[in-house]
Amino acid sequence: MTTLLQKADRQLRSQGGRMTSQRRIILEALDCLNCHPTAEEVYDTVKLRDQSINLSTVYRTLRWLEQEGLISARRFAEDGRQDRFDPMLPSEHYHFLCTECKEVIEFDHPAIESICSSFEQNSRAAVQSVSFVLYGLCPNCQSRRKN
Amino acid sequence: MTTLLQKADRQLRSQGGRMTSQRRIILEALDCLNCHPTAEEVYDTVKLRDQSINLSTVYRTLRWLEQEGLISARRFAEDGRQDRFDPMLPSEHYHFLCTECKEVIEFDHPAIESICSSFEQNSRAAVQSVSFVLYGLCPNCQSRRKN
DNA sequence: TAGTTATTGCAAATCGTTTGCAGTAACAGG
DNA sequence: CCTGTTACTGCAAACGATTTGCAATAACTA
Repeated sequence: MTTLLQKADRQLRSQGGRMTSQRRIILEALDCLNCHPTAEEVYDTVKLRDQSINLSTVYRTLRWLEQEGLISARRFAEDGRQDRFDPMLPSEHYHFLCTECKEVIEFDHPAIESICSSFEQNSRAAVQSVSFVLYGLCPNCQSRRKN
Repeated sequence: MTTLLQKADRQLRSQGGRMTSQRRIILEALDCLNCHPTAEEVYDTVKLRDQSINLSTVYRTLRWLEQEGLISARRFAEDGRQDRFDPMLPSEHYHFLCTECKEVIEFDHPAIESICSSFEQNSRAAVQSVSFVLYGLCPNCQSRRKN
């Protein structure tokens, strides 16, 4: 499996970009943070390795990765105003967000496709992308609540 | 069919609130703006009737209506960072947003329910709410593009 | 009609994110 | 290796939507 670091490196090479120490640290952080971190969370992780790294560098790197199609940014309604960054998986997937601990669970379901096409037929609109997000309590937070 | 103005009035009466001229204007605006306006759009409409009304009053009224469960606020990913306000319909519904003209089309589909319950069973998470948003081009913008 | 207090307008604060700029450091070519 | 070009950085200030504190105002109640 190719890491983000590797993909980004390839991308940079092909367009005269530079692999800086900051970018490397950020990419490595993204590769091991296998969840859906906010920019702030990436920043905190990255700072453990390089105190002097700046939040705006984190943002610039994340936005660059987004433009290159290597990650995607999404904002979950029940999660304040911040974006979360999601490594672009090869296959379409949807999200569940735990409203308590903010854990994200990914899932897929064959019916989603067909809902889109039936909507297209009824409305004559052309669907370009889909956001399907479930909110609720993850198993952990459920049992934590029962106590 | 009960208007927002009527519902809000009832709500106010039952909790010692006051029906101010500003609130009346805002509520009437919401009742005839039958789309999914942003706060700014409500503000612009409202200003035609009362120059001196303030944006923060619009926000306060919208948030109050939201708390009372009379409207709901949602933020669509492909529509910047602003909220859109949606009169609470009696039945669950989902949204299509035209990425060009920002028109919102509402729809429903029986399969959505069952996707949720099948996710609940597989993950053991408890789903509390669902956001299903399609993005694309509405029929109008499609034909406009073809020219 | 007057008193109380919920609500307003205003201006300033907030929060996540973006941007301008001058300095720094990758990398290509010698 | 060394050096020049310029992509990238850190910083601080700007941003845009939304929220807030506060003193003034105006609904409603008695």
